[in-house]
Amino acid sequence: MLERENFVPLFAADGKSGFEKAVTLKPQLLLVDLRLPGMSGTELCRQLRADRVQTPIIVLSAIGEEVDKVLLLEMGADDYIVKPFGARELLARIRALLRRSNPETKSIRFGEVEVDFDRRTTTFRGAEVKLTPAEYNLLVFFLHNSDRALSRDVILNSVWGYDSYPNTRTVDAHVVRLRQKLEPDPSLPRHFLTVHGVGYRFLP
Amino acid sequence: MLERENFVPLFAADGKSGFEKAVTLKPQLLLVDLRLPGMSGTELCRQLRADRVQTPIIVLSAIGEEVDKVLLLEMGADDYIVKPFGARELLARIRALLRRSNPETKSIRFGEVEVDFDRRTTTFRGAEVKLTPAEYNLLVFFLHNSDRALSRDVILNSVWGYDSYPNTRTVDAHVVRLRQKLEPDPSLPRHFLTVHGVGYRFLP
DNA sequence: CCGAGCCTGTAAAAATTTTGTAAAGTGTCA
DNA sequence: TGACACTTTACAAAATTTTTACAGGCTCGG
Repeated sequence: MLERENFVPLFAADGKSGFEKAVTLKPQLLLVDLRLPGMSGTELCRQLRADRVQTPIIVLSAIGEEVDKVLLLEMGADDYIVKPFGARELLARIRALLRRSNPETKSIRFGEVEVDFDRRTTTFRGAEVKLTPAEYNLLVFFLHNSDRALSRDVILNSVWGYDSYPNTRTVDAHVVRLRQKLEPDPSLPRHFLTVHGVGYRFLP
Repeated sequence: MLERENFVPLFAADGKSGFEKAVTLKPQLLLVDLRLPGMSGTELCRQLRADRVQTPIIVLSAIGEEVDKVLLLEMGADDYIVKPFGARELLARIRALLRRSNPETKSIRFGEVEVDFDRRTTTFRGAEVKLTPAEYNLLVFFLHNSDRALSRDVILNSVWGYDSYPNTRTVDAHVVRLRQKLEPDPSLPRHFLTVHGVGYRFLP
């Protein structure tokens, strides 16, 4: 279910391996069952926080389990949800917590461009530029992956997803349009750089 | 498909021979079908881990098969993917897992050179040097095989791959260019050394 | 120490690959 | 059906790779 929503879930079967994965793989958010083999969920939270792991945590508890909410939050959990719960509710809480803990920038600017995530608009030299959905998604992906060489395949997988199979030149076509719309001089790109033989690199 | 992407796939027809190949040939990564003749995929994972084989494992399961993800991961799998899946998705997961399990250094320096793998850039005396894909690949190969005499054939096979057949002088041409771009004095190489009658040796 | 014969350095030409980009083709939605 | 977005195609331009050619260098037997 999480995968369908474009999260990348990782699993751990017990508290100990959960602790290790949380530390080494640095996920954006943890879902912790209260009743775990080996180590209780509260104990896991406590140890993570003692280890300066700031990752937001949602605790899952079964109905009937005696839950001391105050203790839970004291131990470092950020939210909790009681089983059985629906997918929609879990998703909503995950999104809410991610939003709370990554106070997303409302907007980003680079060069003469300003991108407003809330309004989903883009301006260049003060004037609004109309971006199509694909162009906007690509731009957002670049913004989140600045200054890294990104292969066309990686871009396709991240922006288009696995269930669409455009050829890699599609990426080029969209980059061209981003350049035409957002570069001071599209023939001399300063932000959307090509990495010959690989793909592109975005420089804010 | 994997060959096209420059992997070197090996096959095993059942769990037993898979186990043996995993142990003796030490591949970088295993793709294990859940339903195998003779031994289930979970059992194979478990035995490998019990044998201290650390190789990362991706489990392939058919849709509809009852898959206990937690059990799977407990048995030692690192990721799983449900059939049918696309080539791109499998590749992405393979690459992600390889990346996770070989935590690559972000950058390396030697002499007055710094190579940034993330940005895929190279600087010499602080200034960015433009390397072509072949030059960059060759440099990376040298970095991973420092201080060893490397024959032109070995270099060709490793950097160019088996499906391209340039003559061995091609290597020389590229070494010349690396020297011109990255040596303090290209006519007196301190890093890209010639091993007469054999090939080259890279000294950081 | 000499020189033949093979090896390497290197610039430049030739061949090939990759990219930029407009335009044509395809699909979608109201 | 029309408008719009997305994808593919095609081809010129740019960039890179490979080959070539020749000048030196290295090695080793005499």
